[in-house]
Amino acid sequence: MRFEEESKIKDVSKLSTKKWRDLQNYLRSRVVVEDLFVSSLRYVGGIDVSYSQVGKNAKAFSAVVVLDILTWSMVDLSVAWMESSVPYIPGFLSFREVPVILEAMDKLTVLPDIWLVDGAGIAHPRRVGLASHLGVLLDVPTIGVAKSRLVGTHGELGEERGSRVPLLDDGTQEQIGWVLRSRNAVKPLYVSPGHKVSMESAVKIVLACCTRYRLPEPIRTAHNMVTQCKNKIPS
DNA sequence: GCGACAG
DNA sequence: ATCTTGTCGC
Repeated sequence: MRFEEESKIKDVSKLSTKKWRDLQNYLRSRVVVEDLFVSSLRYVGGIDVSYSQVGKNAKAFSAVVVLDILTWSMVDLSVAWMESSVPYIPGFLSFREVPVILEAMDKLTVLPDIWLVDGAGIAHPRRVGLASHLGVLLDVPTIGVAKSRLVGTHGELGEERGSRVPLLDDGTQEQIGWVLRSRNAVKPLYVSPGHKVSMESAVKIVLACCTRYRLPEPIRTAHNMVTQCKNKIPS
């Protein structure tokens, strides 16, 4: 039964936004915001997607990497690419990016203890951003790390690295994530639990992965790899 | 109707 | 995300 649900969810690129919304509401009920990843955290994954052109029939590229948190060395890497005609619609990004991400993940040999995903976790209109969608689909711990805000409001944020303020639901005022200053005087990151991680752990893990740059190392590495792949493959 | 809007 | 040059600031 669960296999049927998954196979249904993995091939939804041509459905209507109405169906997409239904699937998100189903996925939403399965998201867990609790620490269910290994306490001896050591391998952190990074995921990023890039496109060869704007508009319809573009080619989508993805890179998934696994880094050793002790040295930040890359212990595994996998890339994938495919034609994609799924447009970007705010609130439905996962239906555009999940297919090519899954293809790359299939070829990975070392699985990380937790994944950092370029996009939102539960800081989403229906609490299922790309990170949460992937987490539930694969039943793995994930954290959403967005470079800009999708939803939510927040107070003023300090300028120093490590400063953070809660990101609140526009209506209910429930906390749906954090606005985090990952480096001094840089634009903040919008961090939110994806799946199987708590609000507190999510922000601590992301900050721990932000060493020299604004973006956490696993996502930077994934971004570098997907760019390299894209420039190497004919499009 | 108007504005907002991850990547 | 992508299209693009130089330029301001820590």
